[in-house]
Amino acid sequence: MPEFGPLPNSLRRAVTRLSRQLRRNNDFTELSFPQVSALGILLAHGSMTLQELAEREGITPPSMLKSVQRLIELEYVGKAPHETDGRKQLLTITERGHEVIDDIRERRNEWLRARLDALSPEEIDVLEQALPILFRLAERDV
Amino acid sequence: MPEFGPLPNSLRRAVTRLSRQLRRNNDFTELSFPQVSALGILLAHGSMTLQELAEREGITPPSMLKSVQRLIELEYVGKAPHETDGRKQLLTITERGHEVIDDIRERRNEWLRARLDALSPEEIDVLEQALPILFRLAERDV
DNA sequence: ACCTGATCGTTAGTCAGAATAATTAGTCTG
DNA sequence: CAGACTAATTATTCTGACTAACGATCAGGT
Repeated sequence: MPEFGPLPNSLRRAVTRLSRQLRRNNDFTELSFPQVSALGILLAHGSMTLQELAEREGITPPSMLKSVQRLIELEYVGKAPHETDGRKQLLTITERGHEVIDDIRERRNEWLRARLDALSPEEIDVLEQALPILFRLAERDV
Repeated sequence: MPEFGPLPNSLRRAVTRLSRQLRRNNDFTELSFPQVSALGILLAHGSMTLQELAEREGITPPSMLKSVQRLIELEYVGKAPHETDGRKQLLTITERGHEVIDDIRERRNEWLRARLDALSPEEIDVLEQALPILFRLAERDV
């Protein structure tokens, strides 16, 4: 059994703080943090139900619903009944949503990108290596 | 100017999700997430004012105050007037606070540690290299 | 010696983003 | 075809952050 010393605590603190900072610097867009995230998933992975979307983001369906409702209101996302299963609603990113997401992401990332610019290529490399590990740590269940 | 491609978005998503997971798995203690964090800072860095404590955690004084008030109520932290500056109050971790924090951290980290155990030594190494970078990204101002 | 402006802790009020529990509607199975 | 299950939704709550404002204290300049 490996000996991690302070790694769990350090990792926890680093992630907590960075997450706070990212949320704080989210002022550049009309869409909230989780809304952009939801839209991005629909863009990347195509149409899906609310359940699937919530699962991918690692939150509960009611939590996801709030974001989705706003996105539908703005007509960035369309909702249509599932062809064969009347309980399901298929969520699809609209043309308009497609148009705005890149721009929104661009502006939202200004703060983070500025900070990344201050890093050395080696540090960027370390971050890129760390990313898949962080995603694995963040998986639900397992 | 380096070309980061999807790094900002990926980093944002990884950090956001892991942070959510960490908060979710906080059921093992009577203290909330930020309360343990504040106590840990007082343990690691000694007595300080509310201002300093808030600054170290990267949040505003009113936000920090809530945690501190609870910690004082539980007698895990003591408050005493500053010797020369009547406006300031020095916060100090008590014997009792000292006693409980390690145990709390131990239990709270169970979930995270189990996941870290599943990583290879190389992956642990990458994480350890990434930590200081994440902390730097999380700094305020700059 | 005394204003003036800054700082510290604090209170009040607000907001976002998550959760749980319960409701409604549709589907499937035995 | 009745009961169990599943999907979306609603209602409610909680946590953790924020800003604004206030009283007390301090420090510096005239």
